[in-house]
Amino acid sequence: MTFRLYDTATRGVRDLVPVRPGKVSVYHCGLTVQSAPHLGHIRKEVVFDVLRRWLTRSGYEVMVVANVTDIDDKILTKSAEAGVPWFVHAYRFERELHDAYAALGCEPPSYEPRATGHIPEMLELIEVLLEREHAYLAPDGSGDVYFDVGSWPAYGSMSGQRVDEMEPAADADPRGKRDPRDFALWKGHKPEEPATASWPTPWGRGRPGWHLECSAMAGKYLGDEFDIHGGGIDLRFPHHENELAQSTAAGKPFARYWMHNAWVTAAGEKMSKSLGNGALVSEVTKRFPPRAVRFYLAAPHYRSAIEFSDDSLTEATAALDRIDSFVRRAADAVGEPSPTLPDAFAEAMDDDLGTPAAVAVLYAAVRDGNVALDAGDLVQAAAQLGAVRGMLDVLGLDDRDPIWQSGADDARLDAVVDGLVSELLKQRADARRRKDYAAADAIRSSLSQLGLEIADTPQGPKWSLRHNRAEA
RNA sequence: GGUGGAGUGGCCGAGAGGCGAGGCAGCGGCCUGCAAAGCCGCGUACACGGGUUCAAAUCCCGUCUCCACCUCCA
Repeated sequence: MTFRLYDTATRGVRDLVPVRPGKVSVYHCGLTVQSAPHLGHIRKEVVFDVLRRWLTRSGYEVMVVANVTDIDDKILTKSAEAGVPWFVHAYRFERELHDAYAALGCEPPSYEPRATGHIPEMLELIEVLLEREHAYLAPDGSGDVYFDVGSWPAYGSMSGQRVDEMEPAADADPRGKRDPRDFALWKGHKPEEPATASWPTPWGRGRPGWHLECSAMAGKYLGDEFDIHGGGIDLRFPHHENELAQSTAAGKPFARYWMHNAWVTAAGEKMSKSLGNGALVSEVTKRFPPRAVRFYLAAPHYRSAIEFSDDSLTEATAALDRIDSFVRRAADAVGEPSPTLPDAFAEAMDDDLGTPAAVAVLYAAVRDGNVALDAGDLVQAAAQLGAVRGMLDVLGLDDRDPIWQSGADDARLDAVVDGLVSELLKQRADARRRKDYAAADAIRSSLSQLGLEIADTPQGPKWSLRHNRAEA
C-alpha cells in the first residue's frame, strides 16, 4: 500500500514518493510565539503528529522540523505593551506552546529551530537572491531588502493567484518597494525598536522577514529538496507562496508536497485572537479530558473545517468513553494482546490521512469486541482489543502511552481509591444479598454523586470515573 | 475585483453517479432486583431551480447563503 497525499500546489491526491527512499522529511510552520496557543493552533500539531505516527508505523524514518518564529512585528509590539523584553515575551509563549503539545499528547518535532538562531543562513540566502537579481536593496536607505516578484514568473503558481489581479490596495505601506506585491526578505532596523532585535549585515543592522526564516531553516535541516511542507491553510498565500518563490529563485527545488490543514471555527468563523473567539488549549483541557480534546481534533478530516463548541467536546468525550470502557472491560477479561491494525484502517489512513473512515473502523472493532465479550468469545474479544489498541496508538489516543501518564502519585492514589470503593461495594453486595435494595441503592447513589459510576457485571461490580454526563 | 472552500437527517461529521460511513442524542426491545454498560431495532438527509442519465447528494447550467485568502494569522 502506498500513502497518498493531497498536494495543495497541484490540487490533487498523489502517491508519496520521498526524495530519499525510506525516509520522509516534513517541515511545518510552527508558531509565532506572540500569544497563548488556542485550539486552532494546536489542531495543526495534532494533524502533523498523526501524520508522523502513521508514516512511522508505515515503516518510514520520519524527520519533522517545525520552526519557532521568535522575532516579528507582533512580538515587538506586544512585548513593548507588556513592558518586557521581546525575547522574554517570545520565550514565555514558546513554553506555553510546549505545554500545549504535552497536554494533547503531541510528540515534539524532531527539531524545533528558532528564527533568531539562523540569521547567518538567512543572510546567505539573501546574498544568493541579490546576486541572481531576484532581490534588491530598498533605495530609500531603510536597510530593507525585498524580493522582486516581477523577476519570478512562477510567482503565484502554488496558490493560484495572479499577480496582476491581486487586491490593489493590499499594501498600505509600500516603503521602498518597486512593486506593492514585493515582500520583505529583511527589515532594516528602526530607531524605536530595541537594539537587541537587530543583527549586523553588509547593508546595516536589521531583522529577518518572516517568509525568509522558513526557507532558510527548512533548507538547513532538511536539504534543498524535501518531502512535505505543511501548515494551516491560511499560510498558503502569501507565506508559502513566498517561501517557494525565494527558495526556487535561489536554485533549490524545495518541497515536493504542500499539506494544509483547515480551521477550527467558532460560530462559523475562523478562530483567531483578533476576533476574540479563541479557545485556549490551557482552558479547554481544564474542562474536558485532554484525550477527548485530541479525539475531537483528530477524528474529522484534516482538510475540513471543524466547528468548536462545548457540545462537540462533550460528544467527543462520550464517544471516547465508550471506546475506553470497551478497552477496560476487554482487558479485564483477556489481558493485553499485541496491537494489530485492520486492513480497512490502514487503507483509510493511506488515503490522504482519512481519519473519519479510520475512526469508523475503530468503532466497528469496539462493537465486534463488545459482542464477543457478551458471547464469552474470549479469542475474538482479544483480537478486537488488539485491533482497538493498535488503532488508538496510531491516533495517539492509547491511554497507556507515556504521553498520557501524569505521574506516579496518580497510580498510588488510584490504588487507594480502589481500596476505599471496594469496601463500600462489599457493603452494597451484602445489602443486595439481604435484598435490602434501598440500602444498596443508597451506596450506589452516594458514589454516583462523587462522580463514580457503578456497573454490576457477571464478574462483579466495577467502578469507573464518570467524565461529563449531563447532571454530573 | 481576484483566488479557494462549504451548504448532508435533532446535532456532529464522512462520502462523491447505483445498493443510506460513523458517532452523539432520542425512542423501542433484550439483559438487570432496579439501574449502568453492552447488544439488537427504529431515521428514508444531502441549500434552491433547471438539465444530462436507466439511475444524481454525487455530473452540467443557473441562483441563493456562508466562510477563508489576497494585510499579521494554524
